Amino acid sequence: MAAKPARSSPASRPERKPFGRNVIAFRSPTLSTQIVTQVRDALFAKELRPGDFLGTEKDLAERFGVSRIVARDALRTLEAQGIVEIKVGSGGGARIAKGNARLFAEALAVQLDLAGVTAAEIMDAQRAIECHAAELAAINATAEDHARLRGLLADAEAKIDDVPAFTRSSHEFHLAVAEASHNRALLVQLISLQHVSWPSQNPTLTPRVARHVLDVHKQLAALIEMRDPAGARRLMDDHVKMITARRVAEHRDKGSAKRDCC
Amino acid sequence: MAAKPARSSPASRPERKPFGRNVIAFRSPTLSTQIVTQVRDALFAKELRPGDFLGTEKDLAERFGVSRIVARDALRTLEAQGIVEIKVGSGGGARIAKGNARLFAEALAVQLDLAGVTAAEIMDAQRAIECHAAELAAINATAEDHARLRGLLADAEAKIDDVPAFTRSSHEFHLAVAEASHNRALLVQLISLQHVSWPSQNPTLTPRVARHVLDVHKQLAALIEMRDPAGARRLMDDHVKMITARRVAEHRDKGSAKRDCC
DNA sequence: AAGATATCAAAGATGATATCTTTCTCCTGC
DNA sequence: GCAGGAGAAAGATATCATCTTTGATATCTT
Repeated sequence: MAAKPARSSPASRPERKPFGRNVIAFRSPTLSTQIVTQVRDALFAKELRPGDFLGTEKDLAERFGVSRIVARDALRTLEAQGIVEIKVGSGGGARIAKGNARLFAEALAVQLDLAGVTAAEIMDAQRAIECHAAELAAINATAEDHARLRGLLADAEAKIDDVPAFTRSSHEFHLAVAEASHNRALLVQLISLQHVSWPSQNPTLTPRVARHVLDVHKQLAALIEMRDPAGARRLMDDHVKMITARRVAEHRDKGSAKRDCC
Repeated sequence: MAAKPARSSPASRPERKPFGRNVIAFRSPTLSTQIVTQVRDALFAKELRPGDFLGTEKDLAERFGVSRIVARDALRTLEAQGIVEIKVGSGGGARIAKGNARLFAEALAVQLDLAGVTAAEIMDAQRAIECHAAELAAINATAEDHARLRGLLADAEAKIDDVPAFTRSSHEFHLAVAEASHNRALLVQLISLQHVSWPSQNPTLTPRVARHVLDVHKQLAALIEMRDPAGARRLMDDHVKMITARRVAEHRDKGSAKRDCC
């Protein structure tokens, strides 16, 4: 399929890169999937970069020689995959998106849900990620990371009697540890798993548990600052195991409250 | 799932923010995103399960009181997110999909690419996943898993001189180890990361390296059969570190061939 | 003759196009 | 600053094309 040049834009738009590569359509002979494939491949081939202007619906339709609906279908798919962002209004249109971990997290949540993965499995995977992140954080964390962790600890301490706020702060602390690992792949995966595993309410969080959690977090931050990777990993391992036990118990209770089996 | 009967009388737009906070509104609440949200929420609420029939485009359009275009937009998005599968023809329509790890893997690949995550980061995350998977495999693997691993080892041995085939077989072995862990969350994440990290060609795979890889795989399978979690983890750790070194070197070479920085 | 199989045509569903109105944004001209 | 115009997506409607299932018919086999 040939991309038509279709020079219709007034001013010079150097962003208009034609996707010359003829890529084997996956197995779907629909026009919209061909467009999706071409754009995604152009992205992987670095012909397109985040922020690049892709064009309006009409532009794409003309460029690929298809109707506006087909371009629209392609944009819907690209948007759902987080590849493009679409703005309405004058000067709007489709642009290559910046990374959006949230979209990805939802994709993982959907897949895990569809596959019927249990809470125990998720927490176990999370443990693998978080332990590694803690270890790396003890190696790679910068002074800013240390400050960030200390700040979050102070924040949590102030909110220790407010269960929802403490839960959020705690959540942030775990994410901050992952960020301190300076490995974005780990971070993205943790975000995804937390999106599935982290409860909005935290029914078993008693003041006593909260105090214990905070103490562990403080120890963890200290180990990271002391650059003790093995210690940080070990502590995180125990910590996540404890969280897992509580989470699995909650899940079982919730399940048995609604229906018998789980 | 509530269908909104309100056919769009242009003047009347009653609710502009019907969504709570835990639901993530993608953009301005377009009709199609509302449908997407409802379907996804129904999925999470277990009102919809894989295989359930969702309806045809026309069905959805009537049920939600919108035009076919809107229903189509929603289905495009749901399809891209792997939530539904769409078949054409009589008896066709949209059904809730079974889990599809490939879609998810592509989503991760896109996100990591957009975020500019380096090969080293990806391999490091992969190491965390694979080490944990190896450990769990040594605990949870069944006799079938053991047989599967042995079969793949024999397969790889037969193909040791055929670089692409050996690479594929090797790839399968790693996946089989993750499957033997019986943790689908780990498996899905590994699939995603491999989708990004595993090269189609394997330029640095010399016969000598292949032999070494096969030996390590054999040792690993043995440790899993012997139910030695710590040993399996340690071996996998070393193994992935070796792979990482090669992969990062390849990436650097490829990068410097095209452009200076990376 | 009963059952299995092959073939063909109709129905149903998506794929795709064209054209239109509406609504939302940005930008420009006061 | 503010109102209005222009650009662009959102949405609606109608229509045709293409693909697939499905059911009916016909033929072959037992």
